[in-house]
Amino acid sequence: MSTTPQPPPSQHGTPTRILDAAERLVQARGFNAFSYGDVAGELKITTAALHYHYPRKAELGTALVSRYSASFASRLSAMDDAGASIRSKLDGYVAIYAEELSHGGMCLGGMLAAEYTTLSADMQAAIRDFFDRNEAWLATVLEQGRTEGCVQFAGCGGDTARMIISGLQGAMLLSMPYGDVKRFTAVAKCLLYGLYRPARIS
Amino acid sequence: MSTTPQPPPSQHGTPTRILDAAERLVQARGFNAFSYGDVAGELKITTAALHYHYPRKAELGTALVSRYSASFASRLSAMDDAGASIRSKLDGYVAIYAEELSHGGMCLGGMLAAEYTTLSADMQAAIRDFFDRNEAWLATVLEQGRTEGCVQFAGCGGDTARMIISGLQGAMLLSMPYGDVKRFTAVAKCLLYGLYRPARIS
DNA sequence: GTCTATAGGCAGATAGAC
DNA sequence: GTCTATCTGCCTATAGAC
Repeated sequence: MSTTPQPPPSQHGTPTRILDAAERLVQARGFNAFSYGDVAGELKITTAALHYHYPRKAELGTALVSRYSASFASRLSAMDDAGASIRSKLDGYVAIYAEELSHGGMCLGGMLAAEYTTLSADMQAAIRDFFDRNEAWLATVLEQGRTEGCVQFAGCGGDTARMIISGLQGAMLLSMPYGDVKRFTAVAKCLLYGLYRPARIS
Repeated sequence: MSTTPQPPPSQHGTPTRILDAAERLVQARGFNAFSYGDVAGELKITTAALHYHYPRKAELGTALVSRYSASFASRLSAMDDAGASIRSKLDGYVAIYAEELSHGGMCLGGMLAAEYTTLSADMQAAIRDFFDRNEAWLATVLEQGRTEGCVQFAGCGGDTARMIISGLQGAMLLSMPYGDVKRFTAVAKCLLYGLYRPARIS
């Protein structure tokens, strides 16, 4: 809403700064390999202050996934609202992930998916919700693209959406050992190429 | 070699039992979410006994990846030696991963790729080696298949191999939150379908 | 090879002063 | 809201008896 006050651009509250630091740490190391001490050290506050804002680590984790999921969804909605073409939506979807990689970590959802069995029920539910939303958005885009004739694929849009998401998540996963964003972009291009055949690639 | 004594089928030494338990735990939870205590508890021995065989956790981890990588390579070599067809090799490659999933975890290499930045240099090197070998084998199979005319793809075999491996690793990753092997097999079929077009799917 | 016992550290978390 | 201080527990790892 236009009446919602925006946070000052050059300053954020402590909860936001906590989530920012924790998000980076989790995307780079995983939820089980970061501690309140790590975040507190970065923010130059004590762990006791952290517990004031997020009493339990699982609550911090749930807030982390919720914010990430909402941010992701808003970027997808923005493409819809802007009336972007099918192909630019697909490119934009890939670009969101590429941006995460360039920040030194993989997708928060993918990282937490690996650690899924060790997480709280609330975090698990939030992670599934994240992927469900992604899949639904991408499936709709693919189905629209097929109707328009600009993309082709076999089966339903949902199956192809899962394949694309799997491929992108796996490409981010494999980028970690090699520290190379090009590995990701090459795989992404290869995945989308299959949708565009036999049309010419831009 | 035929002169190498095989381990008794119904009994294994302690080091093997340790690796078996640790492997399952890591594939299900991740390296940073399992402890010597977990393994010791399963094997009904003490953590001190564990340290006798693997003094440091990083050494256990390196042994884990080395054994897994060798086992994986031998399964790939077996398909080569058996003179399997290109398509049965591809199906066999997918089947190896599907078997891991049915045991309740994802690929050890994929799990450790997510935790890569937190692991020892030895483990990191072993993980890269695992993926390098996988990629090389799959690239060769794909190139042979294209020469034979039974598969088609754009670019070099290495790029397509990376896409296939990324897709399969990502599909295993996403199977964790949903506990559903079918999600994996559906994505695998979708990935291979792209190679087989426009030929008929079996 | 496996045990008991224990060291030393770090984790998540809480109480209470300011 | 943030601090100091502290609790409790688990972790990796080691020493030494058997």
